[in-house]
Amino acid sequence: MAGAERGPRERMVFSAAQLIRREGVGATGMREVAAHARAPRGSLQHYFPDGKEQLVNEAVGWAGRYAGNRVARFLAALPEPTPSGLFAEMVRQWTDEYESEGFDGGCPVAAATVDCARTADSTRQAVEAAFTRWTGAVAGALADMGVPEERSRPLATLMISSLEGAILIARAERSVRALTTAARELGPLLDAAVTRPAKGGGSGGSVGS
Amino acid sequence: MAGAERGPRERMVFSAAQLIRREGVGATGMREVAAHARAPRGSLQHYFPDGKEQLVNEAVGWAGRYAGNRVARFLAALPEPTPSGLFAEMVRQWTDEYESEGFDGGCPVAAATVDCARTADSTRQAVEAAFTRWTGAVAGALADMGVPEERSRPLATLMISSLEGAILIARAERSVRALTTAARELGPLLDAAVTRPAKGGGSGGSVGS
DNA sequence: CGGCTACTATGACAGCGGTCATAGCAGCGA
DNA sequence: TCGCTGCTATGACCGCTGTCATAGTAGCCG
Repeated sequence: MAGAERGPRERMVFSAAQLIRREGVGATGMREVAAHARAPRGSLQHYFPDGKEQLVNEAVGWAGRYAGNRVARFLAALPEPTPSGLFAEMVRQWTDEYESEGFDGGCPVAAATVDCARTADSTRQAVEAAFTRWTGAVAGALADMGVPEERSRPLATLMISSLEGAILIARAERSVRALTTAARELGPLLDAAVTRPAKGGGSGGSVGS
Repeated sequence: MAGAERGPRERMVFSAAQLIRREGVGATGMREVAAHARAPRGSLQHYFPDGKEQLVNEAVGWAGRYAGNRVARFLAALPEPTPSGLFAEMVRQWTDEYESEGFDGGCPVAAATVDCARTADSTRQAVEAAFTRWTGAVAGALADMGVPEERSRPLATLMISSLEGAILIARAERSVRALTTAARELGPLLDAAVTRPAKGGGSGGSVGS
């Protein structure tokens, strides 16, 4: 999740995602975003002429792409890919963060949903697109592992649902219990959905950026 | 979820929960809560001398009790209680609402988590208590159905995680797909955890208010 | 140099939010 | 009637936020 040193615009989008996932959309100010990104305040209205809504939407889009791309990396890290192994990696990203950096952060997509789904329809659409992209990546991975097509999308949705909910509970309890529980209880169900042998070799798949 | 006509204090707590679940905590104003509850604005500082934080905490507590008590009603509504049947009822509460009233509302506990978990620790504790109460009610119900003790709490956590996450996705997609998917995919896993015959008769159990 | 474009720098503004201060009122016991 | 208590009624304050207006700078082309 390193933000690297891209242009100021990209840094602001990245910083917006970071702040939103900690404080929520409403409590994240534009001046705060600029300061966090070490970007000049004047650049806000230059790069995001449509204001906060545009910035939030781009932050959500960034998070969706990030989550989707991350799936391919998880697959590459697994010796032999299995659905439960993928889900365990998805969960582990969060347990690692919580154990090393505390329970301050959540999912920016979830935050945008809670704060804007009713009010700002463009943001709701951005959230929908983010979930779609993420789900598509996971479903593609499942299909590559031999999960039948008609089950891969539902199971991907279930994985993401459980993960998002477990993140909420983990933050509330300041404990990774809900996350590890989800991984442990859901794993067998996911592996049981594999009917054909996995296609292809080690890496790659239908997931790309 | 009928609010009945209790005292003004209770109405304000109820209205706070309603507004929070729609707009989020940050976007919900105190004047707005009073107006929604048709309660005098002056009563705010009288009943909630600790300000917004107290009101939010009580709204979260109310939601936790509501969700917990609801479990017993779901059980009573089932001809013969099964874990999958209980989960289906929990999901159905949301699909019913979304199909009849639109996708404006979410879970107030989730909203409080996203908006306050990092900033207001008392609210975080209220959220934790709400999840604990809800989980306890579901776990108790599972145990009564014959799920072994060491599995009932993890499975209850998984059910609530999946439900919360599916609620987020449903709002984003303006579709109940994620909710029905969770119920369908998780049902068999839950029923498979039953090892002993259910104890007791039709209603009742270890869940109370 | 002029002129143009990309970006930055401030200051102001209008609105809203939670909170406080103060005062009013109704009821009731003595 | 007095005084006390529970509740209501307003108005003001201060801080913050998103946004706009305006002006400035840097670089590049001709």
